[in-house]
Amino acid sequence: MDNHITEQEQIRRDKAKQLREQGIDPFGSRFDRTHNTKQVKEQFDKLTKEELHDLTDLPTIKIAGRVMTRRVKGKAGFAHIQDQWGQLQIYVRIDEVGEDSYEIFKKGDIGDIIGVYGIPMKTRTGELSIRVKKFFHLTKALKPLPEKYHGLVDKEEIYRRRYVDLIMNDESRDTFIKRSQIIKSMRNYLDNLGYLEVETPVLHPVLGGANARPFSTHHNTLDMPFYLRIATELHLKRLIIGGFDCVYEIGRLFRNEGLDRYHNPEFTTIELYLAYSDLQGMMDLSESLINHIAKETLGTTLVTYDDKEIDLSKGWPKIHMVDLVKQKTGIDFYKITDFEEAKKLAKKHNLEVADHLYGVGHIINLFFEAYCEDDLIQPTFVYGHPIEISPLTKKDPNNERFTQRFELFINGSEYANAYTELNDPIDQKERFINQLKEKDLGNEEANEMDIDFVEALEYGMPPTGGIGIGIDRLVMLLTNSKSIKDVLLFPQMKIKQ
RNA sequence: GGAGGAUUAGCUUAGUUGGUAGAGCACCUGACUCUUAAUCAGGGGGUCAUCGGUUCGAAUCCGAUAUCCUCCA
Repeated sequence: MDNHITEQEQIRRDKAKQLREQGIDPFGSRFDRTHNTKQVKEQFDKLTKEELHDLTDLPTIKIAGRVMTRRVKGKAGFAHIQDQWGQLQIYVRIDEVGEDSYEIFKKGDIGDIIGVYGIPMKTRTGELSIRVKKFFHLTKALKPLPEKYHGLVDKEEIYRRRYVDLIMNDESRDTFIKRSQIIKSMRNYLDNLGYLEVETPVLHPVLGGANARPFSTHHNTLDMPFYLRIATELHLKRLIIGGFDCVYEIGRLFRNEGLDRYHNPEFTTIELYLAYSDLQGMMDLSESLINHIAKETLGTTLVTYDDKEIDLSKGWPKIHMVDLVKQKTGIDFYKITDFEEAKKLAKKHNLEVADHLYGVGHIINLFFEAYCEDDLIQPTFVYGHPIEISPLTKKDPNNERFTQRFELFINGSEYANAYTELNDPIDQKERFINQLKEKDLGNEEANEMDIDFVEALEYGMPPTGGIGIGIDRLVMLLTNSKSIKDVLLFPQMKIKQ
């Protein structure tokens, strides 16, 4: 950032200096509040102007906040101060606060942080206000805030200076409050079911649990490389083996991929594992969980996203991936078992087949992504993923080309991914070996061999259902946010020189 | 990675065919003791993202770069 000081900034610095000369710290200290803006409204907004005027035992309100508007007239003035809960008007009169304090109020700027002692009143127009008896300057703002009417509009500034966005834009503040409520609601729901919340390492010596390119780092004392985790899966399953029958972790994952409106290099998921459950159990759970969160945070299971009405109420349809591909393209992959034949079909449909794809299942997935995903607007469980793309999932006992896996799709994108967990260590080892083959063929997203995890499975993992849910996307859906950046307080931005 | 769009005062923005930058908020000075996008009078503030080119002359046309946005892979 450049060091250029604008005229306005210089004036504010001069004002800060003047305050100091008057014995007032422009960056002051503790101020004990009796109320916040919401509490004042809850307590006094129900009273009329006259009732407030006639009450003789009104308490002294001590309240503080950032000055957002100012209408200073000759010997009296109004301002709105803002705290976490909203805004409240204050009414400052020279005959009540004294000449010195009034001068400080008058010299104040929008953006300054002040505290007042006063009593509640209502103005002629009925607005609840604080009639100020004592005025305290608390913090000088050296930079001016954006314009009061339009707020901060510039997307780049909103993301880079989130603090300014939070000061200026109610919708933005509401989104992040809602985000907090959504996560709290999720946590409460699971805690009430007896789940144990755990934390597992972010630094992983072995890449696994998902297909993604990692961030790499290095530990100095151990002198060894680490990846930032791309999933929490393999540690959480170790905990199932360890006897924690129902666990979840809400946490940050890191994937070294491109950025767009659905992807940030670090993002938040919940992964959850339930011993003795399975795919069906995870369907029931995810449906109930998301319903609960929507009802608790929005009061409804009908949401509008991208101008589309999305109905989250229970009874989400379930469809096998192969059936869906057949519906959309007419191709029946139950009947196609020859890779070369599948590859020809892909080429015919303009699908590029990368070198590391070796199975019919890979081709099925290409067809699914190209022809099916976008049309899945209402919540839909797509199940029966090919084994080639599901290295941690138990096979379908009726057809070993497929696995007991589903993904939840809403509005054309993936919201959850769940399995009946693979608990056969010998099978698991083979799957890792196949992943290594893919890695050799150039798939940078393939899992590495996690021999420690295979060993853990050898001690016996109960039959288990597991699911991962993308929390950022869920927040986007429930807050009608168009970009993941709108639900991340500090989205990743390229550094500006 | 590719295509398109954006970038003008602290913020929100106007800017015609290329003729030398205008407004509102904010800020400064003055008036004003129930205002609320307060009002009234006056004033200051611009390397038009950056670099280069075309031109007598560029915010405007051309090229590159930077950042952001959208779409595609």
